Amino acid sequence: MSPASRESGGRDLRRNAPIFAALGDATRLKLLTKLSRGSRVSIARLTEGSTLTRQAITKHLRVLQDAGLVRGVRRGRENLFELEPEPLDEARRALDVISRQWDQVLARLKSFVE
Amino acid sequence: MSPASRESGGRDLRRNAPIFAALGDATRLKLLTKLSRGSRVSIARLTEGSTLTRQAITKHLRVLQDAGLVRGVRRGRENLFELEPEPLDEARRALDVISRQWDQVLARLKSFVE
DNA sequence: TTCATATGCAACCTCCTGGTTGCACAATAG
DNA sequence: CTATTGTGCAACCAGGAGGTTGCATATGAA
Repeated sequence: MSPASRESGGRDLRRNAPIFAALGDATRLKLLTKLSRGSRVSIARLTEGSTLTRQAITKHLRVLQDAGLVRGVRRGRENLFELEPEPLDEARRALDVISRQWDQVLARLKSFVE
Repeated sequence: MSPASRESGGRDLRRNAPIFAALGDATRLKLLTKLSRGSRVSIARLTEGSTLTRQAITKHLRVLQDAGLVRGVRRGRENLFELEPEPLDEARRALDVISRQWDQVLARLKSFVE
């Protein structure tokens, strides 16, 4: 068994806190869905249609980037952002860890009741 | 198709922001793993072994409860907390939505390169 | 060159979050 | 009854998050 999963199972889950925190904002989720269409999008275009300032959007993108969910590549005068697949998969796996234990608990409970 | 999934796919994702926000804290993730063992645990016992105050733990539990991830039931003088399975599953499904689109994008990209 | 576009940086503001302390109160234990 | 245990509530505090504005700068277009 790997060291991470041996130690009470909580450590590798706790590692994902920054990712979840980055996901815990409606504006940022909106940005992610815009980016999930696949093309690289500039900050200006990501700001279009939002009530927020370009600077606000920039800050949100920074948060997403620090969490590793997104990456910005420079092209000419614009900064194009694209999704970064791996961390999200990891977060999903982390949720799997809890809900799997959860399921076991429920199954145990159910068999106890029946 | 449901109304939620029809509207640009982003709305039902954005609904999960509070859940992700609740998950975005190391202390709360630790609490969740403690609770994922299945038994109902009192605030006092959840506080044991932590460097934080009971009040701090209480506040975190409140956040988890407001996000619907946890539920407190009163027994005598103590407040026992237990997990609430459904919202977490929903959050996981929400992540699935992004990463599935993501995968499609990557697949498209790959087939384009090859 | 000259103008417009896309961004970056920094200062500033307000409000929420995470944490503490102190006190009051209900429920058990002896 | 009295002491102890488990909570709840409120006030308070420091720091960070989200947002704005103003200005500087690089690139592209004409």
